[in-house]
Amino acid sequence: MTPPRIVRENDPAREDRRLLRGEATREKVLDAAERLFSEHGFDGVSIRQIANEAGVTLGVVGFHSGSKLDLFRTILERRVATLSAARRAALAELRNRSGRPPNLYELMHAYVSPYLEAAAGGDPQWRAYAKLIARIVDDERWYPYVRDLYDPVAREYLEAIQSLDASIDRARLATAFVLSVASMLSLVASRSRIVTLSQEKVDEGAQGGSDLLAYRDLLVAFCVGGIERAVFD
Amino acid sequence: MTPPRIVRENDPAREDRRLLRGEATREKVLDAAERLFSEHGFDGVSIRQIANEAGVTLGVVGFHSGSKLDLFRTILERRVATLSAARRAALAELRNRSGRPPNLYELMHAYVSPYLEAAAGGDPQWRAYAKLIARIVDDERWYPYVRDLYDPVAREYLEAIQSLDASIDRARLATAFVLSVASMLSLVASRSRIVTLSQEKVDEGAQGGSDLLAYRDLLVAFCVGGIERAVFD
DNA sequence: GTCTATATGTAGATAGAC
DNA sequence: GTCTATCTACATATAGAC
Repeated sequence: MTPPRIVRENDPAREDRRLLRGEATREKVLDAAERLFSEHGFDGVSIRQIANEAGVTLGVVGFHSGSKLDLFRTILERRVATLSAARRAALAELRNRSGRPPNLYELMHAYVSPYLEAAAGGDPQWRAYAKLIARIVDDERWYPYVRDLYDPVAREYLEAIQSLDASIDRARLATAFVLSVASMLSLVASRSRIVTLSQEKVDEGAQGGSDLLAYRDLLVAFCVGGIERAVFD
Repeated sequence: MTPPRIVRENDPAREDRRLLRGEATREKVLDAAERLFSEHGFDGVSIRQIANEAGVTLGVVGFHSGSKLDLFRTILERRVATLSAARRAALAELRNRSGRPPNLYELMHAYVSPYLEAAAGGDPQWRAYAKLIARIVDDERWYPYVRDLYDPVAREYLEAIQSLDASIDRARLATAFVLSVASMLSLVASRSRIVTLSQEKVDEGAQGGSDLLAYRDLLVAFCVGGIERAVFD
């Protein structure tokens, strides 16, 4: 006579392991999708490729992430809180600093740095995420997402800049700021053209010069000079 | 008895009509593809959509334009000579003008204007072409085409700017110029974010302000200020 | 030059076995 | 939670009739 089998449907450890495994799979899928979308864009990637890259089967992607659009949106949302927090912390640090108030150079440096550092950092997923943003911000199609995710912090910086000089025209400032962001994004998207055009002659094989952070100071200087010239006629 | 049929295999008029009809169809297909690619990108458009938009059948597209990639490349190439000629003419006019040599503002204005005017002009095909360029220039994937098609004129402008001041560092100038181009392209791609961020409060329905040429002076000022600040430490 | 028909592969999405 | 199998639709490309 066999002893009655002990059923432990609510064994918490078992449940945890199950959830953990599910969560790990979910992350694997998101990571794979992040890498692929950042390289080839939304339309350039199939769910099959994502499944393959993640080492899971097709059905698993749908189970964890819903439709392709849901998956894409999830990826955009996943890291935005971290990035926004870094930008807000940089702004707060400038403000809380004793001494003089922040100038335009410092503000733009603070806005640009968290993103550039993510784009150039050691974590390949963050690098992919940064490149993905560079791909979508200019695209009308994704602006509804961008507005929700990135505009709030952008507005905080715009107001910080406006507070430098009450006479600044908001629309001109917003325009110059968006142009600055476009410059920043283009740098993350690709430095190929810069490297090529830096050569005086066409023939020389272009080499080096593709380290992103090496461009930071020049980028910030460009943005500051551009904003000042555009906003103060 | 019937008279011998006159065979006129080389009837020139007939040949001309045939070629003309083929040429017209070819243009219809290119125009349709130009509109669709500019709105949705290379991967976002199918040959079926192009055929449908052009009012021809699927086979016709392949017959006139080869593969999808061939078609894309043809579209990029079709208008580049006109655009480059306009930019070169603007540069030549500045140079041949009596009086003082052109300054940086005038040079950037000359580079930017033909493109912005095409993007804002009355011809919807040129508008589509301009938007298509804005979509591809930042994309590593298409840089081989961009290098062939657009870099030659860009180099002429870079040299014109360098000749303003022999001490200008080429690599810094090339970087700032490419950042300027990115700003220009982002303006053509979309003004949605500018319009939204120009509103102080989030709620107000964004309106107006989307006329491209209205941004020209501000864009050129932004580029000039940016280049000067980035190049002359 | 044009169009129909089709070859061949892949897309996104999901139902149901395990 | 995962995987197989499959549905339906659409992709690119081309061969051959007219």
